[in-house]
Amino acid sequence: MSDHPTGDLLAGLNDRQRAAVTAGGGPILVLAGPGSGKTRVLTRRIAYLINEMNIPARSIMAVTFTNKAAGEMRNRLKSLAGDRMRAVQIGTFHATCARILRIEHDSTPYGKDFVIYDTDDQLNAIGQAMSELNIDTRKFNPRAVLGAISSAKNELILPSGYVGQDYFGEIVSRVYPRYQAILLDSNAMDFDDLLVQMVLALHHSPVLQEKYQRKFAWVLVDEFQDTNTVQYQLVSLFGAPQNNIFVVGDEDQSIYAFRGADYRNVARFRQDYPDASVILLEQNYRSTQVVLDVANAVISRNKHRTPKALFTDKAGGELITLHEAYDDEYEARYVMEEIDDLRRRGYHYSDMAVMYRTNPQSRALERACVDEGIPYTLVGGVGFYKRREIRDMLAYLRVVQNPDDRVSFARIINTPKRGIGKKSLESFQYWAADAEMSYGEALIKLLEGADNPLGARAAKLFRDFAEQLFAWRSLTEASTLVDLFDTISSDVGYNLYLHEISDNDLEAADRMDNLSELRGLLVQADEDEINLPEFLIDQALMTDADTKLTGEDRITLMTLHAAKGLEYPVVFITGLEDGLLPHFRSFDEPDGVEEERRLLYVGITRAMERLYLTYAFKRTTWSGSQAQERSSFLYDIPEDMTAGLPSGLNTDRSYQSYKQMTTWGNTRAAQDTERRNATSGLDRLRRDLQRGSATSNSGNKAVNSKIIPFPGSEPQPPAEPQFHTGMSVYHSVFGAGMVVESHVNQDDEEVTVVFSDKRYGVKKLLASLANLTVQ
DNA sequence: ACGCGCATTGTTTTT
DNA sequence: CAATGCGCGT
Repeated sequence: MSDHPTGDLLAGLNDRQRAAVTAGGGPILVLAGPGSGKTRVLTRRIAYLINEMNIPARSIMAVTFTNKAAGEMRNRLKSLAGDRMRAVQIGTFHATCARILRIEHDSTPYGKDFVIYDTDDQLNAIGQAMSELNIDTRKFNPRAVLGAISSAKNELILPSGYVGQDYFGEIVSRVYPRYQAILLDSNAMDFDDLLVQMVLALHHSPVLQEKYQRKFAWVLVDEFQDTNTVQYQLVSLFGAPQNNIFVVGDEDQSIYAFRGADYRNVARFRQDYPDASVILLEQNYRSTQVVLDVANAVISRNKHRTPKALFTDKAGGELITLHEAYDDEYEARYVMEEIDDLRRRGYHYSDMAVMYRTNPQSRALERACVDEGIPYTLVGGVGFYKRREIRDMLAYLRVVQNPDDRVSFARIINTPKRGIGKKSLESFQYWAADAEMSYGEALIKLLEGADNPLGARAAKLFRDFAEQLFAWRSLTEASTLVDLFDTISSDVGYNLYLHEISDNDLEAADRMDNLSELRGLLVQADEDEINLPEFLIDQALMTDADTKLTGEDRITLMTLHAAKGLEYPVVFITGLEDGLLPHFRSFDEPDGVEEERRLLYVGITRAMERLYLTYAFKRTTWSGSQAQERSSFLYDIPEDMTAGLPSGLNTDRSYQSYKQMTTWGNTRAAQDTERRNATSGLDRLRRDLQRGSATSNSGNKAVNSKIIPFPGSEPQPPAEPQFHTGMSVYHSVFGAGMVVESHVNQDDEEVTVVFSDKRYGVKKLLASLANLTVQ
């Protein structure tokens, strides 16, 4: 092998990375810590296979975790290997399987133009199944039932093989087959089916299996720690018999257990492929030593893990900043102010990202961005594809492609109103079921004038609809997608309908905007010569989390999950509160909190230079606003890694004292109240903070049993403050204000003042420097 | 069949 | 505090 042309591909790689890139065939496991260049290794290896080992690009299958990651890999590959890489199959497991299944549908029970059901569609189908079985959906939550079915599928348990362990399981075992039958009747697969059907097809057809094993002689998998049983099975199946399987992962970054991912698949791989080479990538090229230390301090508390020795050249670094805010609004404001400040100091907006555990947390952040005039991109969230108008029009397109799609059919049969109500749809459904016809077949029978149980009026309405539908279908042959879209929209009077269902013009305009955005996607598809089935598959698999990050100078808001694989010079992780991160839903899951800790670890390790961890004293949730406990994870962070405000005390929290004071009229009353309410969570927290130790707990035994001083705060010596809560003071710059809190800190006095001038708000000042005068 | 209004009820994370 | 969902009245 001449090393001359390989120079480029191997340039800048360390020994281990190079070993991974240039390794020959056979199973290879790359254990790659965060920032160790695993994506780089993966792409370079693919380029190396093509350029140096003369592997045909079409023989390579690369599996990424998101569509976005696939897109990025494709781009990077293009610059490394040029057009030769086009034939590489790059995509998520789901996208890859969808693509193959469409070609090979003969090896499945499904037709060529199957549609893909997303979670909402699934719930609808579950609802249909449960109502057919007379199971009360109030007694048994369809979501829970769906969850159980999905887990079963991820474990490759088929409807026939499902055994309910308890009463609920018994219910599931009845719904599962019915649900699956509805999907089959609808010629629809859910996300899980894409994987399960692929495995089944490969199992059932040796010919197919051999074909694809030969075709994809080289299999590469990113984020291997997040594979589930079906996916592991797929990797094995596609990889056999040569087992040129190259998997990259990091057990510490496994954050998808909720969808069946099992980091133990990494260990399993070593067992199943005992001859596998194992390559460790431990040098981190991303973060400063401080960030790595913090990350390591957090993750090392997990019991089930193999310790790793990550190291970086970037010694030292900025200490991380902890910040306690009064509530979510102040937290957001603090973040934005800090972002503004950093920007003035030379960072770009696009260097900074704000992360959080749950999607609704983005609201306050978005508001703050708008208020502060900070441009932002929101990744994921309650997005585009959930909008009613989008789902409606997509449902039309889906029914055009596949009239058997019962979920979409039910959605649009009376949207906009065409006089076909619940009753009529029901008898249509029973008729079709009795005669063992799919919906599409039933419509044809209706047009042919077959006997039916529908009333004369309803029958006519259905026939009218059928005629329209088949007219649209004939359009798909000759015309563009946009034409089809426009025709449907005008035939059914959708724009008019949109105005009817909108409360006001603004909402209507918003919905129209969404529709034109969808229309834009169709225009694009026409340009790219993508046909309807391809378009619909792309739509189904493209999620809101795949929001493309434009080159614009904006900050990014996203969940910790969405942040996986990304990096930013500055990272804010917000909402470090007990119950939020770790999320309370994880408390009763086995190893749930460990996964939450991994999630925080993923977040921390996104940071290159600066890291902020924030939490709020009080947070608004759906049932009003609630006092929060600090995240137990914060106690894992070594004191000497943190800087910024001494975290025992700061401005925003003092605002609370101020609020309480104003509520109760005067200081004395407030203090009395405080004493009376001394057991409330709020005051307990405040007391803890003042004492500088965390004696309150959240029921988290680990923390409770070992009381660790809160980072950065020392027990305060008794002191004689010069300023007292309630005093009116004057500052030469900030003007008049009121002291809300004061205490002696080492050898100076820290005074917290609420200034009347809103521009200054709450500030913490050092008495010796601030030149405050008592009024 | 449809529209309105009240009640309920649920929110982790994503392909 | 949504958003959905149901029941009632028309």
